[in-house]
Amino acid sequence: MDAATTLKNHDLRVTKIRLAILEALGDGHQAKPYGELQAALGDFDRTTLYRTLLALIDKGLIHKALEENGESYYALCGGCTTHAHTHDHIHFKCNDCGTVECLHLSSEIGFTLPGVAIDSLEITAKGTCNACSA
Amino acid sequence: MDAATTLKNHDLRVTKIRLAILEALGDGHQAKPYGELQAALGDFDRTTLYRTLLALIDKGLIHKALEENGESYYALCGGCTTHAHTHDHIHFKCNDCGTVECLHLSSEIGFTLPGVAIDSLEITAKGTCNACSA
DNA sequence: TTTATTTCTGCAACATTGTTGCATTATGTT
DNA sequence: AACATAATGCAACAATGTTGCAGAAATAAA
Repeated sequence: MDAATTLKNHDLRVTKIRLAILEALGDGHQAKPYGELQAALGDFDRTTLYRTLLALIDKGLIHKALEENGESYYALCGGCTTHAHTHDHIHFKCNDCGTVECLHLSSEIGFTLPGVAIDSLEITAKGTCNACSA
Repeated sequence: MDAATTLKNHDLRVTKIRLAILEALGDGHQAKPYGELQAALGDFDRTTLYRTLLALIDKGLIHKALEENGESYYALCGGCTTHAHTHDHIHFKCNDCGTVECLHLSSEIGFTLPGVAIDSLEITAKGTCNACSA
């Protein structure tokens, strides 16, 4: 399915910046920091980028992978629905190359905490990725 | 052990703002957002607060609990050492009252990811806390 | 295809947090 | 008390978040 169709399916008009963002986020299993997105989309207004990211998140097309040192990372949503952003994947950041990947978990992580009801979990792992450890 | 002694034990001079921060963070299992800290420590310069937080993190006295919407949350470190900040606890945020707590895990969470070496894990759970669900 | 409606975009403006350099002041030591 | 070291406050700037509003673009309707 092409990007334009994806946008329409999520009640979003097809505009230049939206197509550009979806393209910039690539194949989706890798998260890009905000600064990189802004640099790649330098032709567009910063405010528009900000609001477009909000819109894409709201409609479930992308998600904020992690926030670190005041910078947000964004990635395409695989099978996220509009309202359920509890992801069945975790975010992995390589300490060497800085790449942030969205990895899927083979098995569910389940645990309980005393006295609280857990709605969602966010897990970020850090270490060394395949390429950097070689 | 009082705060002054704690500071000395971590190679930190005993100053007003450091004592104030440790006091503001309370008993330690609850994380405070940066904005709240700044408000509570309004008498001190913003830069000093910023640098002091860095110093306390560096020496292992506090840690950044989580970052959300561009705001950082800080909490006292229980048994963290200076260099090992891989915590044996997770951060829980109540969607109702907004409280962020550092909860200890009874059992270790262990899992592997294909092709990567995991150094540290950060887990944030969200839901409803004991008080709010009553 | 032209018009009308809705929404998106870009600009301006401001708030918040992060960050560095430097002179002054406070702390711990001798 | 004097000294060396480290911490503080101030100024200044960068980056990101955020809102309002007018003009432009995208869809729907005629």
